[in-house]
Amino acid sequence: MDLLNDLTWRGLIHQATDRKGLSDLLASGPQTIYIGFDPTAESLHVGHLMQVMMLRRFQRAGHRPIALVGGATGMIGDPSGKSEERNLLSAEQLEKNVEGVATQMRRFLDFEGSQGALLLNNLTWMRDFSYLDFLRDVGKNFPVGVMLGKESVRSRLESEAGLSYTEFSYMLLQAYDFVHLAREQGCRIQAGGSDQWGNITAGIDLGRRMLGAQLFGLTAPLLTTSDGRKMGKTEQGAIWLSADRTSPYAFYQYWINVADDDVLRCLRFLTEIDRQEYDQLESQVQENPAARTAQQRLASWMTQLVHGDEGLATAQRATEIFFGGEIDALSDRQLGEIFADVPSQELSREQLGGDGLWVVEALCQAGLTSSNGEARRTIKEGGAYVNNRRVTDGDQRLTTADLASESTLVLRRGKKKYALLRFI
RNA sequence: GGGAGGUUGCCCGAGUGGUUAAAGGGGGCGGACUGUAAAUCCGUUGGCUACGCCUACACAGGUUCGAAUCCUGUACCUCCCA
Repeated sequence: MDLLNDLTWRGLIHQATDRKGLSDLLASGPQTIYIGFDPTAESLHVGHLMQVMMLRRFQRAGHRPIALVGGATGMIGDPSGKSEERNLLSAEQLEKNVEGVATQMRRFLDFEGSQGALLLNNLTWMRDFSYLDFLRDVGKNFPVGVMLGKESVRSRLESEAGLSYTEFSYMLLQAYDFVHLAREQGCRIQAGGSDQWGNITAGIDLGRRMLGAQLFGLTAPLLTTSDGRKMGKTEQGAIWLSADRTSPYAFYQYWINVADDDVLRCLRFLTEIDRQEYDQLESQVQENPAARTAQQRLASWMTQLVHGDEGLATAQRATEIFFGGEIDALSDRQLGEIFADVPSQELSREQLGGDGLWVVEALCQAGLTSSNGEARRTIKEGGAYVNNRRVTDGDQRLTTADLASESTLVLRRGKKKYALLRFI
């Protein structure tokens, strides 16, 4: 299936300028496409995945992707889709973030060969662009009336938050990026999330004025849940792609828990699963939602992409244990891997000697309960577990015989809340 | 500046001298059910190695055998008059 048809089938084209022209351009030979990324943190998160995958899809179709990290634009802050003025990041933080993002990109794009992806930082060409030159060369081409008409500006002007001149100028920078890439890299296509439409079209206009070139833009829909919220976030915060921030297990679990109403869209938007397999999964969701075949496929596809075979294996093993039976005869290493996200406390090994450690106290030490009373109550309610075995006796003492591995005790409250106690 | 009313546990909200650690609801936490879902149902919801003890109804004092409940002062809030 040709690229545009595939994107269309997946529902990934929200808006596009001159669809026919774009189709002809893509058919005429390998093209270069760019998407910008805001370096707001050291790691990318699930919210970025749509764009990363978009670049990847283009690359797999034989085109050359450019991931543009906004070292310069990140210093200004894009007002699109934001209700308030953003805090500016420090230059040092920005630099670290650019580096972190760059490292992660290598996982998704192929940087080798003639069609190898490019990772650029717009700071390299913006840094030495003087304000006066910029106003003369770029600013001159922007009618303020047009700028005021952009959704991102208008909505902020109508709101109480207003927007600063700095943010107002943002679109000029992004527009110039496109022109710069068109000139230097022959890049004629810019993609992005639907909130980027205004910035992208600004770049196309500028390209026509400055270069007399015909540039193209397309936007993807935002990845939202069926009730309209952004995906990739939990109460605990964003789902990151970095294993240090979100463990492979937590990442895997996030996708396993995607609602039935959202799972098909996720499969189309985020994976490269082909039409045939997708159709099978779709009918599975309808016929037997309880089996959650689609969620499992989504979770393993995503986890494998982001964390590799090993990460996927760890996540699946952890899942088995988390929802499985008793924990016994494991090694510290295995436990540490499986319970990577779980908070742990270190205690002196002596506590297990003599009469042993009182369960009630163990629960408190592990941070699962905040008082002895709460711990007793939890036990009475049948919600306390040691190594996944329910505690029935509130006076129970724990000794070395209760250790799940050489030094570790696995405590649990309720269905999923775990904590480790390590005795050293 | 004068007058009236209010302040209860995580939140809302009953309670106006005697089992009141405080009704009821929400939320939280457990459990059952289930698909690691939603809905539903049940239990639980100050602390303490605990058939007992301690601390709690804005804060500080007082009356009383006994107070969240009565009195005095302080703080904050609401309304009315100027």
